[in-house]
Amino acid sequence: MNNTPGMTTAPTDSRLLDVAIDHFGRYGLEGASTRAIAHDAATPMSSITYHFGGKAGLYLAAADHIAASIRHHIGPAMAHAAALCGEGGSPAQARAAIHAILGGMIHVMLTRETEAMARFIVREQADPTPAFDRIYDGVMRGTLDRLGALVERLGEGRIDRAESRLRAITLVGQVLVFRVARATVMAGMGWTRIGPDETRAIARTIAAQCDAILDRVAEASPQPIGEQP
Amino acid sequence: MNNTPGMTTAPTDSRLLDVAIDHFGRYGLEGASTRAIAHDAATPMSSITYHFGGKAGLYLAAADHIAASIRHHIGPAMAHAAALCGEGGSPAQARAAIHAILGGMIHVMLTRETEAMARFIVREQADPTPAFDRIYDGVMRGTLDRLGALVERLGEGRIDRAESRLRAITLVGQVLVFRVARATVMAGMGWTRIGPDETRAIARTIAAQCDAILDRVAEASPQPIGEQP
DNA sequence: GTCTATAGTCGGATAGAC
DNA sequence: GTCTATCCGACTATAGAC
Repeated sequence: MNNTPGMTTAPTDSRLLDVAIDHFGRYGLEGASTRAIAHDAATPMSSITYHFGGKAGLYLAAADHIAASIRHHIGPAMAHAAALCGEGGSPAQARAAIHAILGGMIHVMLTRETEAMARFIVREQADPTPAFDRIYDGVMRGTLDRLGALVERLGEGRIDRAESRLRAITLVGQVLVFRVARATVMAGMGWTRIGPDETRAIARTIAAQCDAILDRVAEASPQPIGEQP
Repeated sequence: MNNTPGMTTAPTDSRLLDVAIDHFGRYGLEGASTRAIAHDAATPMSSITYHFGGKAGLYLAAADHIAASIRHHIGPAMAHAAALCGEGGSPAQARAAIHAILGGMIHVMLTRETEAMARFIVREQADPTPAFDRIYDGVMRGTLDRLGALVERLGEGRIDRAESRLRAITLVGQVLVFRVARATVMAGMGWTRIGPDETRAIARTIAAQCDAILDRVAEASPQPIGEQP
């Protein structure tokens, strides 16, 4: 526990977690090798047994670490959204909050820091283990609940809870595609990296589409005006 | 090659490909075991060497098989889209064609038949190998080109090629999320399966959002009417 | 074409020194 | 807490019988 902060010598268990997320993300629980993980973390293999009880324990600990880390990454955006729209906010406030959350997600999905974690999560989505529940309960549930509630608020009773959540999911999908289909995006756009220019282009497009969708939700066809508080 | 169709005894190489896609999708190239693949395909391990030259050859063959299979799955929708909007179609025709393609994608993304292939592709997206190029060149490039061109047509010169493609990607993202974040969708919606009702709800939501987006693209701010053929 | 047998490497877990 | 040594099972590849 007593290490020098800012140095390359993080505590053994912390180094193991970082390397484990990368290896498990690439090769899966069964495919990853504790030998290789220990080697890259510059510690003997038996320290995995000591700190985490074994390979399976390290895997679950990695999932918890990912949940906490993502929560930390979107924390500011969620706080900003909460400040923009509380419990009984207006439709306009709800829309601003949705934009704030999606903006935070764009950042999370595009930054290199979450690349290894994304591999881990995507793998868990395709073939869920108990580790998925930890990540879902740790970050996803709260974010999705919040986003769904904001969309429902914007609908002002015209769309029900289920459809609000479905719409929240597709909104997230527009952002998610840039992380999970990164290789297709790069090839399709002819990009070699996602730098500031590319990030701006993506954010602009998503914001425009999000606005188009939310306008429709807010309008609805025969809008019964004068029903909100 | 001479097998009884409809029986459980498909040719050895065909059985190997099916099992390989499943195993490689779950465990990756390194993580999957040729022993296990051969066992599940009810053939000795050495037949992998005979038919595909080894593990790596089987992996590439699996990628080619996936590309051909997805192309086959989405073929009808692409043909339908082509019938709806040729080279110089009207904006209305382009919109109908986009809906046709996205409808085909919804089917591809929701059916169980593509589940194993999706795992394979998602893994390749997160950590691309030469197999990804085969899949991209085999299906993705053509579909994305077509969708991008249709969006550009709908924009009638108001949005450029790059933004059209970016919009095409986010449109696909709305569909893709139901495949790559399936576990989150199930948990978030409280679903236990995606049956006819759930499929309808998803298709309805995506169609609505797609319309909202495309309306905005077609309108643009100061729409110069009367320019289409 | 299909299968058995075998060679050589690498996997995770663990006991025990320091 | 950290590390070495060791066990045993599973892995890919290949030679060769049928």
